Amino acid sequence: MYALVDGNNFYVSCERVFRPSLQDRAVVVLSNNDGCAIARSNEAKALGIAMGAPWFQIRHLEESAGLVSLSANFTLYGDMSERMMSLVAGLGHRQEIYSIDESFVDLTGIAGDWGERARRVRERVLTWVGIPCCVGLGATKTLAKLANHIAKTAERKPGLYPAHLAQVCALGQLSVAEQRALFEATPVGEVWGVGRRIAQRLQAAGVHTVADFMRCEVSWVRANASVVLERTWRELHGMPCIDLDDVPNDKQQIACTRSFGQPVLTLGDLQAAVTTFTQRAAEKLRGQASRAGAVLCFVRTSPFRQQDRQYANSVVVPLVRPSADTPELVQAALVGLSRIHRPGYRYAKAGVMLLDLVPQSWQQHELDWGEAMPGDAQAAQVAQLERPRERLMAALDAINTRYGRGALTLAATQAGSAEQPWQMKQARRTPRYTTHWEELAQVRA
DNA sequence: TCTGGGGTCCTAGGACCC
DNA sequence: TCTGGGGTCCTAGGACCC
Repeated sequence: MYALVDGNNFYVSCERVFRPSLQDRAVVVLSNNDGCAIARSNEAKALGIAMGAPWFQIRHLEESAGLVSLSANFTLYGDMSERMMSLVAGLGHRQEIYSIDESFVDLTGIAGDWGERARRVRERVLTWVGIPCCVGLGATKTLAKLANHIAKTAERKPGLYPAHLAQVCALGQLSVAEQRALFEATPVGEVWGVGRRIAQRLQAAGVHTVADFMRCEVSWVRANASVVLERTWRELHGMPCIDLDDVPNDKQQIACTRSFGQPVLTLGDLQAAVTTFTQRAAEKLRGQASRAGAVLCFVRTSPFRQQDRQYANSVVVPLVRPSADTPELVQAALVGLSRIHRPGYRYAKAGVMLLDLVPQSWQQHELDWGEAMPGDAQAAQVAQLERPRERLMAALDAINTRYGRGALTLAATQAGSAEQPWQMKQARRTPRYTTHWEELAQVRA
Protein backbone atom coordinates (compact mmCIF):
# COMPACT_ATOMS: atom_id res chain seq x y z
CA MET A 1 0.00 0.00 0.00
CA TYR A 2 1.29 3.39 -1.00
CA ALA A 3 0.40 6.95 -0.10
CA LEU A 4 1.08 9.90 -2.35
CA VAL A 5 1.19 13.26 -0.58
CA ASP A 6 1.12 16.32 -2.82
CA GLY A 7 1.22 19.98 -1.81
CA ASN A 8 -1.66 21.97 -3.27
CA ASN A 9 -0.54 24.65 -5.76
CA PHE A 10 2.76 24.29 -3.97
CA TYR A 11 4.66 27.46 -4.92
CA VAL A 12 1.61 29.64 -4.34
CA SER A 13 1.03 27.96 -0.97
CA CYS A 14 4.66 28.68 0.05
CA GLU A 15 4.18 32.36 -0.76
CA ARG A 16 0.92 32.50 1.16
CA VAL A 17 2.58 31.24 4.33
CA PHE A 18 4.51 34.52 4.57
CA ARG A 19 1.92 36.79 2.95
CA PRO A 20 -1.49 35.83 4.31
CA SER A 21 -3.03 38.66 2.31
CA LEU A 22 -2.63 36.42 -0.75
CA GLN A 23 -5.21 34.04 0.70
CA ASP A 24 -8.39 33.75 -1.41
CA ARG A 25 -6.80 35.77 -4.22
CA ALA A 26 -5.87 34.84 -7.75
CA VAL A 27 -2.08 34.32 -7.58
CA VAL A 28 0.42 32.96 -10.09
CA VAL A 29 4.11 32.19 -9.67
CA LEU A 30 6.13 32.86 -12.81
CA SER A 31 8.98 30.89 -14.34
CA ASN A 32 12.50 32.30 -14.74
CA ASN A 33 12.51 35.63 -16.56
CA ASP A 34 8.93 36.02 -15.37
CA GLY A 35 7.98 34.19 -18.55
CA CYS A 36 5.12 31.77 -17.85
CA ALA A 37 2.77 30.84 -15.04
CA ILE A 38 4.17 27.70 -13.41
CA ALA A 39 1.91 27.65 -10.35
CA ARG A 40 -1.63 28.95 -9.93
CA SER A 41 -3.91 29.37 -6.98
CA ASN A 42 -7.38 27.86 -7.31
CA GLU A 43 -8.72 31.37 -7.89
CA ALA A 44 -6.23 31.84 -10.74
CA LYS A 45 -7.25 28.49 -12.23
CA ALA A 46 -10.87 29.62 -12.03
CA LEU A 47 -9.93 32.66 -14.15
CA GLY A 48 -9.01 30.19 -16.88
CA ILE A 49 -5.24 30.65 -16.60
CA ALA A 50 -3.58 27.56 -18.08
CA MET A 51 -0.45 25.90 -16.78
CA GLY A 52 2.46 27.51 -18.64
CA ALA A 53 0.44 30.49 -19.86
CA PRO A 54 2.81 33.30 -20.99
CA TRP A 55 2.69 36.23 -18.61
CA PHE A 56 2.23 38.83 -21.32
CA GLN A 57 -0.97 37.07 -22.38
CA ILE A 58 -2.53 37.08 -18.93
CA ARG A 59 -1.16 40.25 -17.38
CA HIS A 60 -4.31 42.21 -18.25
CA LEU A 61 -5.93 40.20 -15.43
CA GLU A 62 -3.86 42.22 -12.97
CA GLU A 63 -6.12 45.17 -13.65
CA SER A 64 -9.38 43.45 -14.42
CA ALA A 65 -9.37 40.60 -11.89
CA GLY A 66 -6.84 41.53 -9.22
CA LEU A 67 -4.40 38.84 -10.32
CA VAL A 68 -1.15 38.85 -8.34
CA SER A 69 2.04 37.59 -9.96
CA LEU A 70 5.30 36.69 -8.23
CA SER A 71 8.71 35.75 -9.55
CA ALA A 72 9.78 32.21 -8.68
CA ASN A 73 11.61 31.98 -5.34
CA PHE A 74 13.08 28.51 -5.59
CA THR A 75 15.28 28.97 -2.54
CA LEU A 76 12.15 29.44 -0.43
CA TYR A 77 10.26 26.56 -2.10
CA GLY A 78 13.17 24.16 -1.62
CA ASP A 79 13.37 24.94 2.07
CA MET A 80 9.61 24.67 2.59
CA SER A 81 9.70 21.37 0.73
CA GLU A 82 12.27 19.93 3.14
CA ARG A 83 10.11 20.88 6.09
CA MET A 84 7.02 19.31 4.55
CA MET A 85 8.85 16.13 3.50
CA SER A 86 10.29 15.54 6.95
CA LEU A 87 6.76 15.50 8.39
CA VAL A 88 5.34 13.35 5.61
CA ALA A 89 8.07 10.79 6.27
CA GLY A 90 6.27 9.96 9.52
CA LEU A 91 3.45 8.36 7.55
CA GLY A 92 5.34 5.09 7.04
CA HIS A 93 8.72 3.41 7.09
CA ARG A 94 10.01 4.27 3.63
CA GLN A 95 9.67 7.49 1.71
CA GLU A 96 10.45 8.47 -1.86
CA ILE A 97 10.69 12.21 -2.49
CA TYR A 98 9.36 12.29 -6.01
CA SER A 99 9.46 16.01 -6.71
CA ILE A 100 9.66 19.27 -4.84
CA ASP A 101 6.03 18.93 -3.69
CA GLU A 102 5.29 15.21 -3.93
CA SER A 103 6.31 12.19 -1.94
CA PHE A 104 5.39 8.52 -1.96
CA VAL A 105 5.32 6.63 1.32
CA ASP A 106 5.24 2.85 1.65
CA LEU A 107 2.65 1.91 4.29
CA THR A 108 3.73 -1.72 4.54
CA GLY A 109 3.87 -2.77 8.16
CA ILE A 110 1.76 0.11 9.41
CA ALA A 111 -1.22 -1.00 11.45
CA GLY A 112 -4.53 0.79 11.90
CA ASP A 113 -6.69 2.98 9.74
CA TRP A 114 -4.50 4.35 6.96
CA GLY A 115 -7.02 6.97 5.92
CA GLU A 116 -7.19 8.33 9.45
CA ARG A 117 -3.41 8.30 9.74
CA ALA A 118 -3.12 10.22 6.46
CA ARG A 119 -5.60 12.82 7.72
CA ARG A 120 -3.53 13.39 10.83
CA VAL A 121 -0.28 13.83 8.89
CA ARG A 122 -2.02 16.18 6.51
CA GLU A 123 -3.26 18.23 9.44
CA ARG A 124 0.22 18.33 10.96
CA VAL A 125 1.80 19.60 7.72
CA LEU A 126 -0.83 22.29 7.52
CA THR A 127 -0.34 23.39 11.13
CA TRP A 128 3.44 23.16 11.40
CA VAL A 129 4.53 24.20 7.90
CA GLY A 130 1.43 25.97 6.62
CA ILE A 131 1.16 24.00 3.38
CA PRO A 132 -2.19 22.38 2.48
CA CYS A 133 -1.80 18.95 0.87
CA CYS A 134 -3.89 16.10 -0.41
CA VAL A 135 -3.22 12.41 0.10
CA GLY A 136 -4.06 9.49 -2.16
CA LEU A 137 -3.77 5.87 -1.03
CA GLY A 138 -3.66 2.86 -3.31
CA ALA A 139 -2.20 -0.59 -3.75
CA THR A 140 0.33 0.66 -6.33
CA LYS A 141 2.05 3.96 -6.98
CA THR A 142 -0.15 4.57 -10.02
CA LEU A 143 -3.30 3.97 -7.96
CA ALA A 144 -2.00 6.24 -5.20
CA LYS A 145 -1.43 8.94 -7.82
CA LEU A 146 -4.93 8.46 -9.16
CA ALA A 147 -6.40 8.58 -5.65
CA ASN A 148 -4.48 11.79 -5.04
CA HIS A 149 -5.93 13.30 -8.19
CA ILE A 150 -9.40 12.39 -6.96
CA ALA A 151 -8.72 13.87 -3.50
CA LYS A 152 -7.51 17.13 -5.05
CA THR A 153 -10.33 17.38 -7.56
CA ALA A 154 -13.00 16.54 -4.99
CA GLU A 155 -11.70 19.42 -2.88
CA ARG A 156 -11.37 21.94 -5.70
CA LYS A 157 -14.41 21.14 -7.86
CA PRO A 158 -17.23 19.79 -5.72
CA GLY A 159 -19.69 17.61 -7.62
CA LEU A 160 -17.42 15.53 -9.81
CA TYR A 161 -16.54 13.10 -7.03
CA PRO A 162 -18.15 12.29 -3.65
CA ALA A 163 -17.40 15.08 -1.17
CA HIS A 164 -16.02 12.75 1.51
CA LEU A 165 -13.07 11.93 -0.77
CA ALA A 166 -11.79 15.52 -0.64
CA GLN A 167 -8.25 15.93 0.73
CA VAL A 168 -7.75 12.25 1.52
CA CYS A 169 -8.84 9.42 -0.77
CA ALA A 170 -8.11 5.83 0.24
CA LEU A 171 -9.13 3.63 -2.68
CA GLY A 172 -8.74 0.45 -0.65
CA GLN A 173 -11.43 1.56 1.78
CA LEU A 174 -14.03 1.88 -0.99
CA SER A 175 -16.27 -0.86 -2.36
CA VAL A 176 -15.59 -2.26 -5.82
CA ALA A 177 -18.67 -0.45 -7.12
CA GLU A 178 -17.53 2.87 -5.65
CA GLN A 179 -14.09 2.45 -7.19
CA ARG A 180 -15.58 1.62 -10.55
CA ALA A 181 -17.72 4.75 -10.44
CA LEU A 182 -14.58 6.83 -9.81
CA PHE A 183 -12.77 5.16 -12.71
CA GLU A 184 -15.73 5.77 -15.01
CA ALA A 185 -15.72 9.46 -14.08
CA THR A 186 -11.99 10.01 -14.63
CA PRO A 187 -10.51 10.76 -18.07
CA VAL A 188 -7.72 8.37 -19.04
CA GLY A 189 -5.39 11.31 -19.58
CA GLU A 190 -5.29 11.89 -15.81
CA VAL A 191 -3.47 8.61 -15.26
CA TRP A 192 0.21 8.85 -14.30
CA GLY A 193 2.16 7.82 -17.38
CA VAL A 194 -0.54 8.71 -19.90
CA GLY A 195 0.53 11.96 -21.48
CA ARG A 196 -1.07 14.04 -24.20
CA ARG A 197 0.09 11.91 -27.12
CA ILE A 198 -0.93 8.57 -25.68
CA ALA A 199 -4.23 10.00 -24.43
CA GLN A 200 -4.98 11.12 -27.99
CA ARG A 201 -4.18 7.70 -29.39
CA LEU A 202 -6.28 5.97 -26.77
CA GLN A 203 -9.21 8.27 -27.41
CA ALA A 204 -8.97 7.61 -31.13
CA ALA A 205 -9.38 3.93 -30.25
CA GLY A 206 -12.48 4.70 -28.18
CA VAL A 207 -10.74 4.58 -24.80
CA HIS A 208 -11.84 7.69 -22.91
CA THR A 209 -11.96 6.90 -19.21
CA VAL A 210 -9.77 5.06 -16.75
CA ALA A 211 -12.44 2.35 -16.65
CA ASP A 212 -12.33 2.05 -20.48
CA PHE A 213 -8.57 1.64 -20.32
CA MET A 214 -8.75 -0.98 -17.60
CA ARG A 215 -11.18 -3.01 -19.72
CA CYS A 216 -8.67 -3.20 -22.60
CA GLU A 217 -6.86 -6.46 -23.20
CA VAL A 218 -3.33 -6.16 -21.86
CA SER A 219 -2.01 -7.68 -25.09
CA TRP A 220 -3.71 -4.88 -27.02
CA VAL A 221 -2.05 -2.29 -24.78
CA ARG A 222 1.34 -3.86 -25.33
CA ALA A 223 0.88 -4.14 -29.09
CA ASN A 224 -0.52 -0.65 -29.58
CA ALA A 225 1.70 1.23 -27.18
CA SER A 226 4.70 -0.06 -25.26
CA VAL A 227 5.85 -1.98 -22.27
CA VAL A 228 5.65 1.30 -20.33
CA LEU A 229 1.92 1.60 -20.82
CA GLU A 230 1.50 -2.10 -20.09
CA ARG A 231 3.04 -1.48 -16.69
CA THR A 232 0.59 1.39 -16.14
CA TRP A 233 -2.30 -0.93 -17.03
CA ARG A 234 -1.06 -3.59 -14.59
CA GLU A 235 -0.55 -1.02 -11.85
CA LEU A 236 -4.14 0.16 -12.27
CA HIS A 237 -5.20 -3.45 -11.78
CA GLY A 238 -3.33 -3.54 -8.50
CA MET A 239 -0.18 -5.33 -9.68
CA PRO A 240 2.86 -3.36 -8.49
CA CYS A 241 5.35 -2.81 -11.32
CA ILE A 242 7.01 0.39 -10.16
CA ASP A 243 9.08 0.12 -7.00
CA LEU A 244 9.45 2.75 -4.35
CA ASP A 245 12.73 4.55 -5.06
CA ASP A 246 13.74 5.62 -1.58
CA VAL A 247 17.49 5.78 -2.24
CA PRO A 248 17.75 7.69 -5.49
CA ASN A 249 20.75 6.92 -7.65
CA ASP A 250 23.20 9.56 -8.71
CA LYS A 251 22.07 11.59 -11.72
CA GLN A 252 23.17 10.27 -15.09
CA GLN A 253 23.37 13.75 -16.52
CA ILE A 254 23.42 17.23 -15.03
CA ALA A 255 22.20 20.28 -16.88
CA CYS A 256 22.17 24.02 -16.43
CA THR A 257 20.27 25.87 -19.13
CA ARG A 258 18.68 29.31 -19.13
CA SER A 259 16.68 31.59 -21.35
CA PHE A 260 18.25 35.02 -21.41
CA GLY A 261 16.71 38.13 -19.89
CA GLN A 262 17.33 39.96 -23.20
CA PRO A 263 18.52 38.80 -26.62
CA VAL A 264 22.28 38.19 -26.67
CA LEU A 265 24.21 39.38 -29.72
CA THR A 266 27.89 39.02 -28.92
CA LEU A 267 30.16 36.03 -28.46
CA GLY A 268 31.57 37.60 -25.29
CA ASP A 269 28.18 37.61 -23.59
CA LEU A 270 27.53 34.03 -24.69
CA GLN A 271 30.88 33.02 -23.23
CA ALA A 272 30.04 34.64 -19.90
CA ALA A 273 26.69 32.86 -19.83
CA VAL A 274 28.11 29.46 -20.77
CA THR A 275 30.87 29.85 -18.19
CA THR A 276 28.30 30.66 -15.51
CA PHE A 277 26.12 27.67 -16.45
CA THR A 278 29.08 25.30 -16.50
CA GLN A 279 30.24 26.55 -13.14
CA ARG A 280 26.81 25.83 -11.65
CA ALA A 281 26.60 22.39 -13.28
CA ALA A 282 30.08 21.55 -11.95
CA GLU A 283 28.93 22.40 -8.41
CA LYS A 284 26.04 19.98 -8.76
CA LEU A 285 28.42 17.39 -10.21
CA ARG A 286 30.75 17.58 -7.22
CA GLY A 287 27.72 17.62 -4.95
CA GLN A 288 27.02 14.01 -5.95
CA ALA A 289 30.73 13.09 -6.04
CA SER A 290 30.82 12.38 -9.76
CA ARG A 291 32.96 13.31 -12.72
CA ALA A 292 31.80 14.03 -16.26
CA GLY A 293 33.21 12.35 -19.33
CA ALA A 294 31.79 14.86 -21.80
CA VAL A 295 30.29 18.33 -21.94
CA LEU A 296 27.41 19.32 -24.20
CA CYS A 297 26.93 22.96 -25.11
CA PHE A 298 23.96 24.38 -27.01
CA VAL A 299 22.70 27.76 -28.16
CA ARG A 300 19.50 28.80 -29.86
CA THR A 301 17.50 31.77 -31.03
CA SER A 302 13.90 32.31 -29.97
CA PRO A 303 11.45 30.11 -31.91
CA PHE A 304 8.72 32.57 -30.89
CA ARG A 305 10.31 35.43 -32.81
CA GLN A 306 9.29 34.37 -36.28
CA GLN A 307 10.61 37.61 -37.75
CA ASP A 308 14.18 36.67 -36.68
CA ARG A 309 16.49 34.34 -38.56
CA GLN A 310 16.54 31.11 -36.62
CA TYR A 311 19.53 29.08 -35.53
CA ALA A 312 19.99 26.25 -33.04
CA ASN A 313 22.92 23.96 -32.59
CA SER A 314 24.63 21.76 -30.03
CA VAL A 315 27.88 19.91 -29.75
CA VAL A 316 29.32 17.27 -27.42
CA VAL A 317 32.93 17.78 -26.37
CA PRO A 318 34.49 14.61 -24.93
CA LEU A 319 37.08 15.04 -22.18
CA VAL A 320 40.41 13.22 -22.18
CA ARG A 321 39.51 11.79 -18.80
CA PRO A 322 36.47 12.32 -16.59
CA SER A 323 36.67 15.56 -14.65
CA ALA A 324 34.88 17.54 -11.96
CA ASP A 325 37.24 20.49 -12.26
CA THR A 326 35.37 23.70 -13.04
CA PRO A 327 38.08 25.30 -15.25
CA GLU A 328 38.50 22.09 -17.25
CA LEU A 329 34.76 21.75 -17.79
CA VAL A 330 34.44 25.43 -18.67
CA GLN A 331 37.26 25.11 -21.19
CA ALA A 332 35.47 22.20 -22.87
CA ALA A 333 32.18 24.10 -22.91
CA LEU A 334 33.83 27.16 -24.45
CA VAL A 335 35.51 25.02 -27.12
CA GLY A 336 32.04 23.68 -27.89
CA LEU A 337 30.58 27.17 -27.97
CA SER A 338 33.24 28.40 -30.40
CA ARG A 339 32.38 25.51 -32.70
CA ILE A 340 28.65 26.21 -32.86
CA HIS A 341 28.58 29.98 -32.49
CA ARG A 342 27.57 31.87 -35.63
CA PRO A 343 27.58 35.67 -35.59
CA GLY A 344 24.58 37.73 -36.55
CA TYR A 345 21.83 36.00 -34.57
CA ARG A 346 19.73 37.15 -31.64
CA TYR A 347 20.40 34.35 -29.17
CA ALA A 348 17.64 33.62 -26.65
CA LYS A 349 18.94 30.63 -24.74
CA ALA A 350 22.04 28.57 -24.05
CA GLY A 351 22.85 25.61 -21.90
CA VAL A 352 25.42 23.13 -20.72
CA MET A 353 24.93 19.46 -19.94
CA LEU A 354 27.45 17.21 -18.24
CA LEU A 355 27.30 13.70 -19.69
CA ASP A 356 28.86 10.25 -19.19
CA LEU A 357 28.98 10.75 -15.43
CA VAL A 358 31.04 8.33 -13.35
CA PRO A 359 31.66 8.16 -9.61
CA GLN A 360 34.63 10.17 -8.40
CA SER A 361 36.11 7.00 -6.93
CA TRP A 362 36.52 5.41 -10.35
CA GLN A 363 40.05 5.50 -11.63
CA GLN A 364 40.37 5.24 -15.40
CA HIS A 365 43.87 4.11 -16.40
CA GLU A 366 45.33 4.98 -19.77
CA LEU A 367 47.39 2.90 -22.14
CA ASP A 368 49.64 5.73 -23.21
CA TRP A 369 50.33 7.23 -19.81
CA GLY A 370 54.02 8.14 -20.11
CA GLU A 371 56.50 5.36 -19.56
CA ALA A 372 55.37 1.91 -18.62
CA MET A 373 54.79 1.60 -14.92
CA PRO A 374 52.93 -0.81 -12.69
CA GLY A 375 49.24 -0.04 -12.37
CA ASP A 376 49.39 1.08 -8.77
CA ALA A 377 52.23 3.52 -9.37
CA GLN A 378 50.35 4.90 -12.32
CA ALA A 379 47.21 5.40 -10.29
CA ALA A 380 49.21 7.09 -7.58
CA GLN A 381 50.74 9.48 -10.09
CA VAL A 382 47.36 10.43 -11.54
CA ALA A 383 46.00 10.97 -8.06
CA GLN A 384 49.00 13.08 -7.13
CA LEU A 385 48.50 15.31 -10.15
CA GLU A 386 44.83 15.81 -9.44
CA ARG A 387 44.87 16.36 -5.74
CA PRO A 388 45.72 20.08 -5.68
CA ARG A 389 42.91 20.79 -8.13
CA GLU A 390 40.47 18.75 -6.11
CA ARG A 391 41.40 20.65 -3.00
CA LEU A 392 40.95 23.89 -4.90
CA MET A 393 37.45 22.84 -5.97
CA ALA A 394 36.61 21.75 -2.43
CA ALA A 395 37.71 25.17 -1.15
CA LEU A 396 35.65 26.88 -3.84
CA ASP A 397 32.55 24.93 -2.86
CA ALA A 398 33.13 25.52 0.85
CA ILE A 399 33.43 29.27 0.36
CA ASN A 400 30.31 29.42 -1.77
CA THR A 401 28.39 27.33 0.74
CA ARG A 402 29.41 29.64 3.54
CA TYR A 403 29.10 33.01 1.85
CA GLY A 404 26.40 32.27 -0.69
CA ARG A 405 26.33 31.02 -4.25
CA GLY A 406 28.42 33.20 -6.52
CA ALA A 407 30.63 34.58 -3.73
CA LEU A 408 33.65 33.18 -5.60
CA THR A 409 33.42 32.73 -9.37
CA LEU A 410 35.66 32.40 -12.39
CA ALA A 411 36.67 35.74 -13.87
CA ALA A 412 35.34 34.53 -17.22
CA THR A 413 31.77 34.86 -15.89
CA GLN A 414 32.37 38.61 -16.09
CA ALA A 415 33.31 38.52 -19.78
CA GLY A 416 31.19 40.31 -22.35
CA SER A 417 29.30 43.52 -21.82
CA ALA A 418 28.87 45.05 -18.40
CA GLU A 419 25.09 44.89 -18.68
CA GLN A 420 25.14 41.07 -18.89
CA PRO A 421 21.96 40.90 -20.97
CA TRP A 422 21.84 37.13 -20.44
CA GLN A 423 21.10 37.49 -16.72
CA MET A 424 17.55 36.52 -15.97
CA LYS A 425 14.82 38.95 -15.02
CA GLN A 426 13.04 38.55 -11.73
CA ALA A 427 11.01 41.64 -11.10
CA ARG A 428 8.86 40.42 -8.22
CA ARG A 429 10.76 37.90 -6.17
CA THR A 430 9.71 37.71 -2.54
CA PRO A 431 12.32 37.54 0.26
CA ARG A 432 14.05 34.25 1.02
CA TYR A 433 12.33 34.28 4.39
CA THR A 434 13.73 31.06 5.78
CA THR A 435 17.30 30.88 4.47
CA HIS A 436 18.84 34.39 4.48
CA TRP A 437 19.42 36.38 7.66
CA GLU A 438 18.88 39.72 5.93
CA GLU A 439 15.54 38.56 4.55
CA LEU A 440 13.89 37.05 7.61
CA ALA A 441 10.25 37.90 8.06
CA GLN A 442 9.80 40.79 10.48
CA VAL A 443 7.13 41.01 13.12
CA ARG A 444 5.90 44.45 14.07
CA ALA A 445 4.49 44.99 17.50
C1' DT B 1 8.25 43.69 -26.05
C1' DC B 2 7.21 39.65 -23.48
C1' DT B 3 6.84 32.26 -24.09
C1' DG B 4 10.90 27.76 -17.95
C1' DG B 5 14.09 24.15 -16.42
C1' DG B 6 15.64 19.53 -15.35
C1' DG B 7 15.26 14.97 -15.61
C1' DT B 8 14.20 9.48 -16.97
C1' DC B 9 13.16 5.51 -19.80
C1' DC B 10 12.17 2.98 -24.10
C1' DT B 11 12.53 1.90 -29.04
C1' DA B 12 14.18 1.63 -33.64
C1' DG B 13 17.79 1.48 -36.60
C1' DG B 14 22.54 1.30 -37.94
C1' DA B 15 27.25 -0.38 -37.32
C1' DC B 16 29.73 -3.93 -36.07
C1' DC B 17 31.06 -8.68 -34.36
C1' DC B 18 31.57 -13.88 -34.98
C1' DT C 1 21.44 -18.41 -59.78
C1' DC C 2 22.42 -18.39 -55.33
C1' DT C 3 23.63 -14.68 -50.19
C1' DG C 4 22.45 -17.02 -42.38
C1' DG C 5 21.74 -16.39 -37.75
C1' DG C 6 22.48 -14.39 -33.54
C1' DG C 7 24.16 -11.04 -30.92
C1' DT C 8 26.00 -6.23 -28.72
C1' DC C 9 26.56 -1.39 -28.55
C1' DC C 10 25.51 3.24 -29.65
C1' DT C 11 22.63 7.12 -30.96
C1' DA C 12 18.66 9.83 -32.04
C1' DG C 13 14.19 10.66 -31.22
C1' DG C 14 9.99 10.30 -28.79
C1' DA C 15 7.35 9.68 -24.85
C1' DC C 16 6.69 10.74 -20.12
C1' DC C 17 7.21 13.23 -15.36
C1' DC C 18 7.31 17.50 -12.17
